[in-house]
Amino acid sequence: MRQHTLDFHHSPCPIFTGAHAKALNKPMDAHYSPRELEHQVQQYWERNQCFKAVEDASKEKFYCLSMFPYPSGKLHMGHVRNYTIGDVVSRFQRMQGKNVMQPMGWDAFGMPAENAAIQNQVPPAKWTYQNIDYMRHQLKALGFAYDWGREFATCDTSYYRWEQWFFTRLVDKGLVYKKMSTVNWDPVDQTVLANEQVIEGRGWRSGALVERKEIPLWFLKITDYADELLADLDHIDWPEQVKTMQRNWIGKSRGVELSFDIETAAGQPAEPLSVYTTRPDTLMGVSYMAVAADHPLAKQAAETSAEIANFREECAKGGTSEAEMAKREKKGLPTGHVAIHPLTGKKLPVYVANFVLMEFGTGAVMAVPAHDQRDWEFATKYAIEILPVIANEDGSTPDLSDGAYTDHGTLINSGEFDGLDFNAAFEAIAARLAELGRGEVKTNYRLRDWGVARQRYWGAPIPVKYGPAGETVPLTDEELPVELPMEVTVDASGSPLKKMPEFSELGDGWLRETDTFDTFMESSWYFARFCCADNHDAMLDDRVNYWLPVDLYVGGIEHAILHLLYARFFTKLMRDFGLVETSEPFQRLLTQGMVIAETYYRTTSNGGKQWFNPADVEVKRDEKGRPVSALLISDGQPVEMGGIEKMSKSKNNGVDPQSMIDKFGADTVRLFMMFAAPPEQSLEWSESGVEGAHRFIKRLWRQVQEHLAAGQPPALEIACLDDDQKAMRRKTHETIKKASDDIGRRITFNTAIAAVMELSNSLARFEDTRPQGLAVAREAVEASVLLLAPIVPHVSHILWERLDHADPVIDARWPQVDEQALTRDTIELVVQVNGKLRARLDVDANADKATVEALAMADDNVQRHIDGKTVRKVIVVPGKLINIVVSG
RNA sequence: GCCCGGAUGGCGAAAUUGGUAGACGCAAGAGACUUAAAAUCUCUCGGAGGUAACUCCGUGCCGGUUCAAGUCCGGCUCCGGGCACCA
Repeated sequence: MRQHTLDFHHSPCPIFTGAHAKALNKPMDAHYSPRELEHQVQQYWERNQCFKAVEDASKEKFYCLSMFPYPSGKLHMGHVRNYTIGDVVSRFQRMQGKNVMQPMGWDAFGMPAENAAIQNQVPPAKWTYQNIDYMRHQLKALGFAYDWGREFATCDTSYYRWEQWFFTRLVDKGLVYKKMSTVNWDPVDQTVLANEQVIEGRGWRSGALVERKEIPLWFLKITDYADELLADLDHIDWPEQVKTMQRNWIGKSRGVELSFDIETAAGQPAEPLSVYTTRPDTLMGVSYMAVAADHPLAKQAAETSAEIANFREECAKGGTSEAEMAKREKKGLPTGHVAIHPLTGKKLPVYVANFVLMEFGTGAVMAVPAHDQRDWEFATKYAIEILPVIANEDGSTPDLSDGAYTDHGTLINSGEFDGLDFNAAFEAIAARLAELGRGEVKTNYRLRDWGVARQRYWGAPIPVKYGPAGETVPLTDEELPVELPMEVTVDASGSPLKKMPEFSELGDGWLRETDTFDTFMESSWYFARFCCADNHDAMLDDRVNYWLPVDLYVGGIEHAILHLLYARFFTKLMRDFGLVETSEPFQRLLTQGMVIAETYYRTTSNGGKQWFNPADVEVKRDEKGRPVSALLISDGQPVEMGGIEKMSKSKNNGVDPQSMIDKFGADTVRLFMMFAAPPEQSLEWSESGVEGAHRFIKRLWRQVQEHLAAGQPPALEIACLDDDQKAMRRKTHETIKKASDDIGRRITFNTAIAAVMELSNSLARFEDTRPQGLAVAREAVEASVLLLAPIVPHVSHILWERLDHADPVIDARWPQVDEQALTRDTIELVVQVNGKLRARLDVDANADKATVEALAMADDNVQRHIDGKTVRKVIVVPGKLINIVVSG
C-alpha cells in the first residue's frame, strides 16, 4: 500500500539523497535537491545576518507582523500558512527597496501549559520553553526572514515586568477599577472555569453542574475609549467585515433611559425601575417589564415567594457565556410587583426573566411585544397583551399573529403621538419624559469594560497589594517586577499561588494579589516591544516611532474582535502616556482563512467515533476521479469519509508540517500553501496538490538549467525581434504586471503563481535558440525567478546565483514592466446577440467603432442569429465586446 | 439566539470596475519514452445533443433590475468564524 511512497524515495531523480550535495556549486545540476539546497541557503542568510533590521531614517520602513504563536508543542498548518503569507509580503517589500522588519516571538502564557502540567507533572515554564525551542527550530526550517535578534516570550520576566509597571500607571490615572463580576464556579473542584471548560453547563473535568458566582475582579476602562475605537476604524485599511464586526461589538446606540414607578407586591417601598430603550417611539406599546434574577426587585419578591426563590436559584445554574444564555429557553415568572407607565399611568406586570442579565445596562427591560421579537415570544408564551403602536408602511395595523413587526414606521394607538414617524416620535416622547423628570436621551455602548484578572497561575501576576485595613495599593517601581515562581506543582484545584504564603504574604498583614493577567494583556502590546526588545531600562523607547504602526498584520479571522480590539485600546493607552505616537497599531490587516482537511472515521462498538489521520488512509476513486470509498492502509478495511473540517486534534485530521518539509522541502510546502487558495479563504489540504507544487519547482529548475546550457545570450535588441519573440516578451511583461499587482496590492498569491506558471508554459513552447531568442528567454527566466523569490526563496536564491548575479536575490530589484512590450497589433472582440456569445473577431487594435460594428454584422454565425429580425440597439464596449440587441 | 462571512466542473480555484464562466493546478482517461516501473513529455477533460459547423442547459435555492448578472437588489437554505475566562 505504501509502495508508491517508497518508489518515490528510490526514484532515479531523488530529491533528497545526499549524492548531489557537493554538486550544488557546479553550474549544471540535473536534479533539484531541496534538503541540501535549503540548508545551504539558510546558512547563507544566517551567516550574513540578512534579516537583521536596523532603523534607517533615509529608507522607507515596512513593519510586517504575523500573529505570534502560542507555544503549544509543534507548528500546525495554520501557523505555516500564516507565517508564509507574512514572509512573502516581507520579502516582496524588501525587493521594493524598503527597510523591512519582520520579528517573531511567543505568546507564552495560557491555560494549555497548566493542563499539560496537570497531565504530565511538568512545571508550565519548563513545558513552555521546551515547546518554544522545538517550534523555533521548525520556523527556521521554513526559511522565514525573521530578525531573530528581537525574539522574546511573554512569560519572560523582562517582558511582563513592563506590563506590570504600565498597569500601576493605569491605576494612578484611574483607568483601572475593581468590581464584582460573574465567573463559572465548579463546586466540586472548587475552582473557576474558563468558558471553554464548561461543556453543556458542566465542568469538563468534574462533570459537576457549573454555578455562576460573583467575585471582585480587576477591570480596564476600555469604555472610556469606545468613541475613539469606533471613529478610528475609518482610518485603517482593514477588511470591511472586520470593521463591521468591531463596530457592532462596540454597539453605539442612541436611546432613552427612563424610569417606571413601582408598587411592590407586599407594599414595601421600592426605587423606581430604570430601563434603557433604543425604541422610545414604542413606549405606548409597553405591556410588561422584565428584571434580572439578581435585580433588587426579584430579590424582594423572593422573600415572600418560594416559587420565585427557586427560580432565582435555577437562574444561577449553568455557564456565563453569552451564547449559552441566548440559546437557553426563555422563562419568567410574575413578581407580583406593578410598574406604572410614566405617561399613561397604566399598571404593568413586572416579571423576573432568565434572559435579562444584571451585568448589562440596568438589569431590567421594558417589553413591547408588538415590536420586539423576543418580547413577542415571551408575551405569547405567558399570554401577555400585545399592543401594536407602529403601523405598516401602508398605514394598516400590522399582523402580529406570526411574530413582531420590528421596522420603523408611523405611530398608532399612541394618543397625542399618533401619526409621527420614528424620528419625530423619538424626540417628542423623549422630550415629554424629560419634562416629567422621568427620562433623558442617552448614548449607550454594548461594549463592556475589560476584565483582566484570572484566578490562574500561568500568567503575569497583577502588581497590587492589600493592606490590613482593607487598603488596595499598586506596587511601587521598587517593588516591581513581581516574578512568577517557576517551580510549582499544578493540580485541578486552581492556582498554586494562592497556596504559596512565600508569594502571597508580604508581612505586617499585607497580602499580595494572587490573580494574574488575562493573556490578551500580553498580546496587546508585543508588536511595540519588538521595536526595542533589547531595552531593559524602559518599556518602550524612540525606536517604536520609527517602526510603528505595523504596516501589515497577518493572522486568523478568529481574532477579528477581542485581540484586535484590545490591542487597539492598549495602543491608545500607551499613546496617552507618551510611550508611542501612533493611535492605531496595525495600519493594514490581512485575515487568513483556516486550513481544513478530509476526515475519516469508524464507528466504534459503543457508538462513538474513532478518527483516522488522512496520512493513514487510501482513497478509492471511480473512473471520473470521484472519491467513492476509503481504506485504512494498515488493515485494508474500509473507513467512512466524514467530510472536510478544520484541522484539529479531535478529528485527527491534522497534517504534520514537519513530515511535509522532510519529504518535499520548505519551498514546496510554501508554494502549495500560497497557490491552493487566496489567503483569506479556507485552504483544503491535499497531498497531491503538494506534489503538483513540487513538480512545478522541478520544472522551473530544469527550465533554468536547460536555458543556461543553450549558451550565453547577447544583449536584448528590442527593435530586432520577430513576431514570436515579441509575443514571448509580451507574455513576460504581462506576467510581471499581473504578479506585481497580485502580490503588492491585492495580496492574492495564488493568481500571481498561476501567472508565472503560464509564463513557464509559454517559455517551454518557445524553442528559439537564436541569439535574440535566448535573450528573450533569459528575460523570461529571470522574471520567473524574481517573481517567485518571495514565495520559494531557497530555490530562487540558487537559481539567481546560477543566472550569474553576484548579489543575492533577496536584494534584487523587483522586475519592472516595459509598457512598450505590452502593445498588441490586433485584439480579440467578442460578439453577442441578445447577450449570447455568437462570434469572436480578431480586429485591428485601432479600428473605430463603425468598422468593428460592420465586421461583427458580417460574421456568418452572427448573420444567422439576426436574420429576419430587427436590430434594436448595438452596444460596443471598446476593446472588449459588441452586443447586438434584436427582436422579432 | 445575536453579529460577520462563504457557496462556481470529479476536486482546489480564476473571472480585479456589471461585459467571453471555468485561467492555473490536482485527480482521471488516452498516448509517447522504458524490459518494466517511477520520472518526464503530448493530447482529452462542466452536462446534454450533433459526423461536423454548431445548439441548448449550467456559478446553492426562489424572485427582481439590466442590452448584459458568478458579480447588483429582495427573500431563503446550508456551511463556517465570533459572542467578552481557548488563543
